[in-house]
Amino acid sequence: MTPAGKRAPAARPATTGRAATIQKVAERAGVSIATVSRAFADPAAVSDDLRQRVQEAARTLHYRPSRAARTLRVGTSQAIGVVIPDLQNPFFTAVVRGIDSVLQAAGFTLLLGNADENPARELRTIETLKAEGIAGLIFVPLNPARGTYQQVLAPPLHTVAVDRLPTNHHADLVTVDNVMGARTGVARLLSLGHRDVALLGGPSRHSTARERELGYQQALGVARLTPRPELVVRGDFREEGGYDGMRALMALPRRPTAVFVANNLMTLGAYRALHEAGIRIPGDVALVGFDDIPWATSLNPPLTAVSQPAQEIGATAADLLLNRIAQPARAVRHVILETTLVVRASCGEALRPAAGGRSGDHASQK
Amino acid sequence: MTPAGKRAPAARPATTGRAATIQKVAERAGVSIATVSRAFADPAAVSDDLRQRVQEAARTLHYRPSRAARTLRVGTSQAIGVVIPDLQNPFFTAVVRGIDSVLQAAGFTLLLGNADENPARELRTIETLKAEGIAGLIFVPLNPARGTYQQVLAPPLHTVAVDRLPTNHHADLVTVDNVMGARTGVARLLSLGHRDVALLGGPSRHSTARERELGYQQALGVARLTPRPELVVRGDFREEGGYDGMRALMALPRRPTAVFVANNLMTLGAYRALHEAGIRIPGDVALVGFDDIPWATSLNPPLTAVSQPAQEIGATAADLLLNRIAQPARAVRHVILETTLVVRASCGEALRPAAGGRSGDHASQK
DNA sequence: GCTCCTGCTGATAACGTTTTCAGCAGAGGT
DNA sequence: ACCTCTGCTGAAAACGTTATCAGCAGGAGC
Repeated sequence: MTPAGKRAPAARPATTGRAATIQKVAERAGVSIATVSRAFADPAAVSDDLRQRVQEAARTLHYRPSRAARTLRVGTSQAIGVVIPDLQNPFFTAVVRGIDSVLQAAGFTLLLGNADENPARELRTIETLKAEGIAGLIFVPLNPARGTYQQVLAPPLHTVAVDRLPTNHHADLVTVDNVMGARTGVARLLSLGHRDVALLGGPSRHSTARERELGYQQALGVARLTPRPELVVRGDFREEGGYDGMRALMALPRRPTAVFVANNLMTLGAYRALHEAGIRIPGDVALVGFDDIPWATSLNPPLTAVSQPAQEIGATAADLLLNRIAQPARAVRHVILETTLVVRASCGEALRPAAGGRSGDHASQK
Repeated sequence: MTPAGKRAPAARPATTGRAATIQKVAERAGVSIATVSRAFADPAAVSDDLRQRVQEAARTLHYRPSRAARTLRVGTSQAIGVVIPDLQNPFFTAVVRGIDSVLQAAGFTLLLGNADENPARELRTIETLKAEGIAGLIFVPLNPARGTYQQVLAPPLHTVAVDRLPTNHHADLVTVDNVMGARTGVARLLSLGHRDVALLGGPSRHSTARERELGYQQALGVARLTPRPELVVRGDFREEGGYDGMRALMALPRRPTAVFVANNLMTLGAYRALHEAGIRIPGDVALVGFDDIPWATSLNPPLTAVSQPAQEIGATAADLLLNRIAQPARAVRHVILETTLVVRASCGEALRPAAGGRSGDHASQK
């Protein structure tokens, strides 16, 4: 009944040893705990003899150093926080997978936070991760209206932004060349003979949306085409936005013959809108999307897409972060990766055989 | 140059205060640290006056208790480990999202591990999470050939399995009624008049694959149909498996007129195979899949699917785990959720108007 | 008026690491 | 023979919590 009486040794299942501590390992190896610690952290600092005894003892006891104790002592954990806007967007999960692969190799743990497209939740999540003592943060910024990351991402915390430029926050950054990516995608449609090419763009608070729109304009410019403003529709980068946007475009008196869609979810919405309306791809409307989709080949027709190296983006971000943790003072870096145009059926063939013959050099035409 | 000489107070940016400790809060509030701790852990145990002073001090100092210190002292952290086989499978990410939502509400953190369909990596990941001091583990078991979860999931750790029955491990479990789900899916095809219904099944080491196959057989049995063994093809639950399996089925001398596909990724592969071969859905082959897909409506035609409440599955698993952490001794539970048949175009209409008229009661026919 | 509770409070010992510091042995130089 | 230096080692102090224990005031009961 006394509160101290709970220590009955027999009550504990014998097979399930309590997690071994450094103390026990030290006893078994006949050394001090300092030596055990050193044997793990800096093997060269301890003599061969003792190191082997320690390793042996650690192995038989199934010793794993307590992360919590280490974190408390050192002040920073071996965990990296990752916050993304949408756990169900295949692009972001591919990025996370890339991050995970390098973190796992480096012995780090991944703490995942899902902002769920909600700015308040994004901040709260980051706060929680900070309390967990993360060694650094990788995040895809949500960039809310009054986007002030100043306080929550203050200097002692190392951060790497991914995909988008965070507003009011200067840090390492990994993106792709969105301008060039969009430009090649649109150029492809133009080279096939299309002249009325529409853009299904994204919200301008995201650098990706702005840059892809710029790429679209540039491609038109190179082809000496004057942009028709009504052919630019901006959605929210979500499936519904793509659906609505495509319907708006199809309702136009003078319909575009091709559409460039600025992100993956919107592309899916665009497909849905076209299928519902019975509009044939690419027969009636040719389609190119930004962001490849894992099952793009299961769509009908398979999607022609500007593909981002999503996993590599994640891996690069993780490398960048680990690198900065190692040397906090190094200059801020912005790594820009290249996109690839993956040509499948949705962009169609050249419109007219005649036009197709000189499609390669349309840009030089007056 | 001396190693101890690095403590220059001026070098630290003044605006960015070091994370406030319980000590500082205690000083500012003029109380002991014990009182501060109590004010947070058990507000009723401290007088109104002091509690307010503590809260005020904590607020102005932006105090957040150190998770690491708490973990070390208490022995278990406020983090839950989650290990899934494939970070890019939308079903699993939906589950994780459900988990995340209840964990976040309960003040827990989510440590994510990606097993990447690799059993060795699954075990390693779990070990890492354990070292992190997780309060519990939610996982979708990979069930390797010699599936011995015995050691790594030993009793002091609370575990909840999701989606599949883990081999050689008894723990709380959340699944759907796979038998009934598959049965209704197949019954739908039968009710439309199909008689040669094939199954694109999964690897039998997974309970889901076995149960869905059983549901398929039951549906045939109810309809008084004798199964044709060559109409059952088993894949690996991945896209490629669905593609290969569907090609094999289509190469059959007597082709099935309908196919039930046992998981989401295989369904996508099946679509690809059919599109490539120019086989019309549902004109030539009607399709029903297990697992809805977020963009099922963007497929052509939209997919008829046995939908699992993925987010709810995750949320239930998290509830179960938190509940067990609160009372470790309670009996093991197996929660079975229901599936819903979401009818879209891929299963087609009734084959012949005549047969369609009595489609509802085919099960009662002799 | 004494004792016995009851309600709050503070001092303090853990928790399991890492890191500093000092010590000690042996090698090498004078 | 003495000092110095170098390479390993152990003792011990932190890190920021939580939980135990004792103390102290004030009210109730005799």
